[in-house]
Amino acid sequence: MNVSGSRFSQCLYFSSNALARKIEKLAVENWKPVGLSPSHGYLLMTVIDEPGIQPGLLAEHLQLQPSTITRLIEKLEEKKLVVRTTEGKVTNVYPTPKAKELYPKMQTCIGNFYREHTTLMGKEESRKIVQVLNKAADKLVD
Amino acid sequence: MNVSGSRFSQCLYFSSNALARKIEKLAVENWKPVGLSPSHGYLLMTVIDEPGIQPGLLAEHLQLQPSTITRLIEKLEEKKLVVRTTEGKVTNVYPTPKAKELYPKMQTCIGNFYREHTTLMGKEESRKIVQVLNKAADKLVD
DNA sequence: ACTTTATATTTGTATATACAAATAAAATTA
DNA sequence: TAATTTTATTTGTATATACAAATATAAAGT
Repeated sequence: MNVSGSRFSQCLYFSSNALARKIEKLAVENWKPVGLSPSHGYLLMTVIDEPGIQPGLLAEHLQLQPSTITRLIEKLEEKKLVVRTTEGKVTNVYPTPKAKELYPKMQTCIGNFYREHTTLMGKEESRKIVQVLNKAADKLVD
Repeated sequence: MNVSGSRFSQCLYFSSNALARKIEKLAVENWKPVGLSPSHGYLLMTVIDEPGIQPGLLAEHLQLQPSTITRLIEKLEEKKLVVRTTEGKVTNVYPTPKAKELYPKMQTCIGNFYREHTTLMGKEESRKIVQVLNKAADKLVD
């Protein structure tokens, strides 16, 4: 049974979650070559692009709670991909050389993911979906 | 910062997850009056509508893994809202009278949730979003 | 200067969800 | 009918995510 066939297909909660899970799966698959989950990957790329970025800003970029960011950073620290320095109430996150080496591979992951979902759904359709999703999310309160 | 403002707003993984989390939040809020999470609620309503339904079918209806269904049922069993009977390899799930009493309240939760998100996003827009989400999900493999 | 309030981050705890393996029964095949 | 394969469900374990409370610092107000 596909999503449209479900008795809940007209429910926004159901549809958005079902889609997100499917896309998550696709993304996870594509990120396996670097041994990171998509969220760890996107966080790490952000840290590489903005060395010294603070957890609070990462939370905004990734639209996740600060506590979730802390947890993601902990994992990346264990893997020696980032380091944290804390001064006062401010924490800065920096990429390690090992992380920087990984950057091209991560770009490939994103590229492959993009290629896969556009192949499945069509390039134009994919673009439209993202637009609709963003528009909807912007209207919902935080 | 809203979703569109994020550096990842053009990424399908990011957008679909961000939207799903926001909608989840709204749904959780609206389901609080009955003391259930949305997924428990939808599962329970399905069991009431189809008494004796098997976990495998529930998994299809809700587009969740069978193991997840087992876990959801366990919770509802603890709360004395469903009972399970197993014969051979087949399990049947039945609602308790307590669950049936809750049905109107659950309908109200769904109604309120619907009212809230259509108020925020517009009725026509909401309908369109659901349609786009389903269409996209159907194109992604399971 | 002292007190209060606001901000940034982390911790403790709880959640839903999934995968892979285990179990057990039924269906099929030889 | 015995052996094999398929099907239904559960269990063990791991994950990302969140909320609420705790911590600690900085900023603002008096």
